[in-house]
Amino acid sequence: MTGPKPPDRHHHGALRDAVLAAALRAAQEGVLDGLSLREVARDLGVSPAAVYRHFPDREAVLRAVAAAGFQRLAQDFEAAAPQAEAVRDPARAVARFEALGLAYVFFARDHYGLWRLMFGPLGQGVTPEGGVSAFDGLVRVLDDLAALGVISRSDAGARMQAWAAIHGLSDLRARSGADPATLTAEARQIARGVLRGLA
Amino acid sequence: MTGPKPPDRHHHGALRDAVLAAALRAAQEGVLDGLSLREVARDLGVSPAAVYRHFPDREAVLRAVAAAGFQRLAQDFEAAAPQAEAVRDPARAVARFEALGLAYVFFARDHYGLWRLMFGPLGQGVTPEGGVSAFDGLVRVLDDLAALGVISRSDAGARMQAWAAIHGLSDLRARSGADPATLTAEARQIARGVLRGLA
DNA sequence: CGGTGAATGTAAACACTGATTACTCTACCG
DNA sequence: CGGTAGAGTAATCAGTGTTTACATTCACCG
Repeated sequence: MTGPKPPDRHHHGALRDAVLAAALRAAQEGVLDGLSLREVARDLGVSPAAVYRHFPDREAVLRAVAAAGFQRLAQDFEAAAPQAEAVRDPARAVARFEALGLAYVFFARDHYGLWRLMFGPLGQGVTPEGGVSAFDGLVRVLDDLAALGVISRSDAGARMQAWAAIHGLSDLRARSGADPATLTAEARQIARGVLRGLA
Repeated sequence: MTGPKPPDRHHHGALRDAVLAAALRAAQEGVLDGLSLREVARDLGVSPAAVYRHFPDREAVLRAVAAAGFQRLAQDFEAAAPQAEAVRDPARAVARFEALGLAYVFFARDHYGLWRLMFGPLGQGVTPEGGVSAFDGLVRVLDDLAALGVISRSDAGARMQAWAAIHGLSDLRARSGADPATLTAEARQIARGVLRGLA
């Protein structure tokens, strides 16, 4: 019912979302925080100042992009290890843990700029608005592993141990051009090492 | 023999080092890559273009700063676990490993911007010009641990496992304001977990 | 000494950027 | 209808990286 939209309307109508989408697109590549609001505005066919109707400043845009990134990561996690799935045997639980690790590493690889933004200073205090967070996925899998006796505990320390290991691998190895096969092998090895350390 | 230097000489004399020092000082705080060459030039009482006599562009300055950062990290490593020291008993070897981890985490905490620069896109391919690198320190300690039977192997995979874990902790927790006590405890726990995983 | 060339600095400009201000247009509600 | 609030614009400011043409100083050699 919106009818045909002439492309030269004064009101863009959904500038906020459009800016976010464009910034996200830019952040996926190596643009990192070199993002230019003016360039975004140009791409959207809008004046530079228009952006400031929807965001107080550049940092706010980046924070919103980081938040969107966390939502995407949570989606990837859910796809890799659906939380609704019932886990019966230890082998399956281990496989889910590895799947989470792989999802994490490849998220970093495939959206390097975005990922770096998320865990940079601007990503601090940014939580995905609603819905399940990626961290919950990790907690769930570790709880399963503990319940099945694969690891001995599933407390904050255990989570940190698992998270730090795979996060470190991501930061060290998962820059944009990384070879997928090598990355997969290394991530699997790290995941197994973590579980052994927590046994 | 240099005699008194009038402060208004045309030639600064050591601009390259001065720029590097100023940029390093800036990077130690949260300035990160928000570093402004013009501001550095202003602080040094020199024209903006003068910097370009010594560096082709801003990125080159940042790369040089990152390289200096790696040298500092190597120094911290050497201080934490001198490579010349003979290691006899396993407990001492483990302590050295933990000391390395703590040095790493606190380097990240105390020079957050610099550390982030070092492991960002610009730090790629940057190696400390001469002398021992920080990575060598890790290799040495892991070799000792393997020789003493504390861990089962000291290959590339083992190094990655150790490095990734402590690096991940640093990136996740070691931002500027982090509480030293908590950080110490977490780093120790991570280090122990890694050794258990490599046993 | 004196001069010459290379190294090192300066001033001025260009093309950008983030951000603010005053203005205009448009949609919509009573 | 009319007016008001939201959403866009044009113009502008301050600051940035970088380049160009020019000036100064240093080191060295006859």
